[in-house]
Amino acid sequence: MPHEMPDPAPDLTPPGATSDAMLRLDNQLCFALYSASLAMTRLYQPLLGALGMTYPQYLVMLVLWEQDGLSVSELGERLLLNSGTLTPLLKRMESSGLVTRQRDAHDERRVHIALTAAGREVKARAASIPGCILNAAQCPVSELVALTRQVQALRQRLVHGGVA
Amino acid sequence: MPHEMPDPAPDLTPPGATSDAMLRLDNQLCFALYSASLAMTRLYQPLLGALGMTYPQYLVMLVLWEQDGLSVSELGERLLLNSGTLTPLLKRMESSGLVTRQRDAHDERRVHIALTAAGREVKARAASIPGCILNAAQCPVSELVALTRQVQALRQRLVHGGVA
DNA sequence: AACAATTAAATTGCACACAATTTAATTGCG
DNA sequence: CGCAATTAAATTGTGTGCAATTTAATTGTT
Repeated sequence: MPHEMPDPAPDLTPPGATSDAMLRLDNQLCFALYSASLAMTRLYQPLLGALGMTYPQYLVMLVLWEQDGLSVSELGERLLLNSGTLTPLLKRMESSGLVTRQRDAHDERRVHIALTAAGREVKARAASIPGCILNAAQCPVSELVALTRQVQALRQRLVHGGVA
Repeated sequence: MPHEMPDPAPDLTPPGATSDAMLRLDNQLCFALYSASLAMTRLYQPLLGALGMTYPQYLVMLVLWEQDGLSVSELGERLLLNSGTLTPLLKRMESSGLVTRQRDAHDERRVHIALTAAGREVKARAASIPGCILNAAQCPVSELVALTRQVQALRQRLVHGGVA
């Protein structure tokens, strides 16, 4: 067995890094994203609960508030979620009165999702949420903007590319 | 209705930003994290499936490979997951032969999770995974290191702080 | 027109996440 | 010692995520 360096720095492993260092939890970008995303969801939960929606439902609302009347697959493209996730989620949103689901008259395969009056009205009540989250993040907005762009760019490379 | 600016720049909304701009999906750090984390999970899935584990199970293994023999709550502290998530997950890992679950002799409330021989041996086969992911991310390692640290710092602020 | 190929949702089955509650064990305090 | 308070897991119930399959509608080709 070769004489290895004692894993000096706690970082994400340069080219010649040991396998041990690469498997360290603190060095894993994947875990940072995973745990930060869950922490973010937990932060939203009480705010969204007061508006009668869950966090993934809120993401659907963000899309519809920008552009109302999309099909399930169009929503899926924007949110990167498939029908197995969206179909039951949208049915719950229909039950709770946020959206309507209507078959397309010209293409019966498609289902149009549209905001109800209640769904449109919730937007005003949700307007304060981004500020709450911004406040909880407790750091300069410019940093959050930069971080958002970096994470978006990473996602872009992960979604395409693949494991090759 | 006031005469609003037409949302000039697609960014994360400076102090005086419109509520509309703040609710735009592309401006939401939360969605960037959420979708990037899911994309990451999808990338790991085929690699981990070949080793007989899921992505959250892999995170448990990362912890145990560093330090074997932790209680459920200690695992929960490292992974930021609660017993409602971990208990069934660990039972599945026990069924598939990766770990053992043993009540603590001195404190019967505690359950010790330890790697099986098979669980320890999988580490060698998992050694190639970080490289695959690194490859899929297709960007300089130094950037990934920096991004990891930033996301970790954000998570830290989110976990504490709260919505206040 | 007929029919294979394609497309869009829905369904199925499995595995997370987590709030809230429950059960059981331990600790602390008078 | 005795018992309330605390702690650790497990359980319950709801809501995602997603691969794989199914169902139904549409398109393309002959």
